[in-house]
Amino acid sequence: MLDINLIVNNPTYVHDALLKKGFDVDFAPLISLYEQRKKLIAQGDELKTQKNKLSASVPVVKKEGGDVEAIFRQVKELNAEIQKFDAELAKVEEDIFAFMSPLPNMPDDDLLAGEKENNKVIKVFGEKPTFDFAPLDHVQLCEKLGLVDYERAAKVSGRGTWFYTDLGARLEWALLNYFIDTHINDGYKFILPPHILNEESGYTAGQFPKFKQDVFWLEGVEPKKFILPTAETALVNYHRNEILKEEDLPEKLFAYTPCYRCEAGSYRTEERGMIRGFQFNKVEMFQYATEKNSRQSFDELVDKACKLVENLGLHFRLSKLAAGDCSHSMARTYDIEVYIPSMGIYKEVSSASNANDYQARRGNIRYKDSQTGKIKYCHTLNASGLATSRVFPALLEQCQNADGSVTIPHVLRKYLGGMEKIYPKK
RNA sequence: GGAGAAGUACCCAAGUGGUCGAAGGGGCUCCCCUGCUAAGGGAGUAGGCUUGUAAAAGGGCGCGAGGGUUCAAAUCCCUCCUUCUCCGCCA
Repeated sequence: MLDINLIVNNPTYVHDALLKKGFDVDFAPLISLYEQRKKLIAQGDELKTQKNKLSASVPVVKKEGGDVEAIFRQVKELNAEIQKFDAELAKVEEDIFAFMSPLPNMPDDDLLAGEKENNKVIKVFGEKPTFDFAPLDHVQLCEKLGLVDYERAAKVSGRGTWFYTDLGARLEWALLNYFIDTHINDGYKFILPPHILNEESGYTAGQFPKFKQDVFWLEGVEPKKFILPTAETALVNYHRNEILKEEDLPEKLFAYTPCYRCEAGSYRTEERGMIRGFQFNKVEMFQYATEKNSRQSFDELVDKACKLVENLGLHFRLSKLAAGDCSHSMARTYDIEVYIPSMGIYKEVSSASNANDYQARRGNIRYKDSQTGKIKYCHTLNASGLATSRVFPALLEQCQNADGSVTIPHVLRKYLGGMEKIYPKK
């Protein structure tokens, strides 16, 4: 949620910022609603003051034997009027909410306008692997090494899903453990959140209303619940409606969850295998920060995500996204994309973002400034660290050998009983 | 799924229609005494929103959430959420 005061006081600034994301918003109706709201509150409060004073005088008047009935009548009349103001106010606030809630976050000032074409690669690690043999793609490798079973998953579940089998499951688990241990070492608090969330949580994350169609809803459950599309949704709601202490910030968390997404109609043949599925595993980093230190938190998250891929020895690039390519709720997003040789393209394995106070406003997440004692909105940040569904194929493809085996990165070997290579099954 | 009970400020807890923003503890802060990892005495300390100022000052909201009754609700009624106890279910 944007700051309505900022919009009212500086509509041009906000307009131009949102334009960088491709939103051309006319704020005139909102400003007029805001003025109406202010007026209605002032008028309503004045009536309530009168009412409260009259009501409070009742016991005194009673004791003195005065005319209590006259007061009752007066208050009743006031109540009728107050009700009118309150109803009108409720309507205006509803309109304000309807106007505000679909608006995306404003991009940071230094971001370029526009979409993907204006993304800027700011770092490249390693280089494209070259093969002196005909390399296989990850679907073939999974098949030959017996790591993943798509066919049976289609039988048991449907398209867009898979079984990790045997060494495949162990490799997946090794990746997750490698991520988890790294974050624990870095002082992040490990969280295993619920996977079934209420609607309010989706709203706070800024994923609703935009992505309501893209998550799985539980049928027949009231109040409505959905299955989380990313651990971020749970983590950003962890402190919803709370006031934190400044000295506890930044608070650094991470969580492991599968991520469940409908991704309706987005399946393409290019995205075979596990590049895109209804369910994938992800370890998510998250920070609650202050305005002062959120930029530092952001850099830390980006750095941590990069290191995870670097230490796997995988070729990747880091891009600073243009405003229009940043997530809806985010003021700033950097993507880490790992190279998939069979596709000849880079695929996202981590997206690091700073929401500034956008999510905090939606979820009413604040902190008390230790100097002034004032209550301020937190800044919230998240970064995948990492999603395995693209790391796994990239690893197989980038680390494959002429004999059909795949070399296991050093950092994973301790989770696989010291195994150095996975060989094709006989 | 059924039957009960409960949700009050940082924590415990009193309060069943009217000067209740809410007794009393604990905690925390400061002072005194004592003097050294004890104890005692005194004082202070309670939300959030909004209007607004240099600072002030004021008003509205507030006792799980949302409705309702009433001139007046922490207190009565309804719905929901959460927690606890008992029963049932449990791949």
